[in-house]
Amino acid sequence: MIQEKTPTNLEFALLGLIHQAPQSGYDLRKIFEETALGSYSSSPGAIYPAIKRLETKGLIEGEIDSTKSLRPKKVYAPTEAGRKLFRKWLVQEITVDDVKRRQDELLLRFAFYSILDDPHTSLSFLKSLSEGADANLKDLLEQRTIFAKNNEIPHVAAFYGRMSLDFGIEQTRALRRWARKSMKKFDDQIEAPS
Amino acid sequence: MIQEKTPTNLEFALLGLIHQAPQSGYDLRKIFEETALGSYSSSPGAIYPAIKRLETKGLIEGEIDSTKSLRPKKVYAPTEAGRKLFRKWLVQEITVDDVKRRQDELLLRFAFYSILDDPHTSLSFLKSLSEGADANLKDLLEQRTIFAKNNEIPHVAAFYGRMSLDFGIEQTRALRRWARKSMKKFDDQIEAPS
DNA sequence: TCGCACATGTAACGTGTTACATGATTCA
DNA sequence: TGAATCATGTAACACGTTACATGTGCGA
Repeated sequence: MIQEKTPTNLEFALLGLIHQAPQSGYDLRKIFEETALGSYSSSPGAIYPAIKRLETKGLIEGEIDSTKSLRPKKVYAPTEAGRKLFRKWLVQEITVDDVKRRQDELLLRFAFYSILDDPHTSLSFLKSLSEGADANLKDLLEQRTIFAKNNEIPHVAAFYGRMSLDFGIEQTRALRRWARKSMKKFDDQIEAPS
Repeated sequence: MIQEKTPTNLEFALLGLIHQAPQSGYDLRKIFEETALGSYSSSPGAIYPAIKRLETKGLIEGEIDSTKSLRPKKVYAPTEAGRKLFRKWLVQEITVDDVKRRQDELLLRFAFYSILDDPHTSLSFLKSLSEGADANLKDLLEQRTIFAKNNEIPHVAAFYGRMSLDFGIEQTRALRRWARKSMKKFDDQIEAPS
């Protein structure tokens, strides 16, 4: 079995949207333009080639829809392989490094957890996230004290350097706070299922 | 006068480090490996070409240093043009869009504000940042209510979508909080100068 | 003398960005 | 009938990633 390169974030975002509901390239572009997903690029120059790649890899299939009007448009739906890969991506384990360097990917994943629709899986995802945040926080705080002790750095530079680190610390705290708050929502859901 | 393409974040990061103190390519790589700057890539494959680009653009100059040992190494220092461009980049105005989409660049800039070493400039930078954060926060909260009212979205998807938005909201709040907290440090400094 | 850290790169590759191209349909 | 929007792209280009290449000096 040939191990294909894992798709990019943009490709996964597209695959996820198509997984939620079959869409045309134009529909997808619209979503990227109008919503927060736009952070994963936009512009046809990125999206159309990405769609084509997904099709070439056999993860999605396009079908001409001519029911609505005279102008046909190509509507994409995930293949079985596409669904499988996407779910695998969703539930794949979270490393501390993911939390440090690939937060955007993690959040993208979580945004599609509606597909799994399982509070337990969501909970364990959030738990890993908050643990990862903890680890990074510890690391950042350590770096901060090292910074404070390092006499090689001119004190002005150290002053600004510390402040920049503080930003990272605030961001990480925000991540942890969000994860914990979200966990509570699922706790409630599990205790009192609909 | 030919308008050159503005350097990338990586190039500015390198230029800034060289501005703080002349360094060799290897020294720079080390810094990227060991510190939080690593988020702007690392790997020689990115750094060495970027250094070369800066040199070609006339922003830095390399000089062979053979004083220390038999093995010579090339130490880079900024040219006058390089210093000028870097300072211009530092103090350039902040748009709301910068705060939304280019936070990393803004933070990179701020990390080098030690070069300016002027509390007033730092203060106005932070003020713009916190105002930008305010604007984005307003936008995000609006999106959240739209999300809540939109009946086209299945309620499970809406549930997760809202949570993802909440993360953005938390991050933006963290940014604002950090900016305000930092502003106070400069206020103190201005009131009681060293 | 073996291996590691120092020191500086290059080559292939993929992907995103910017900008342009094209034609159909709808609405004023 | 002209403009805007629907709808789908392509081409050139720059940049970063991964992986490889090459040689020196130093300590065990």
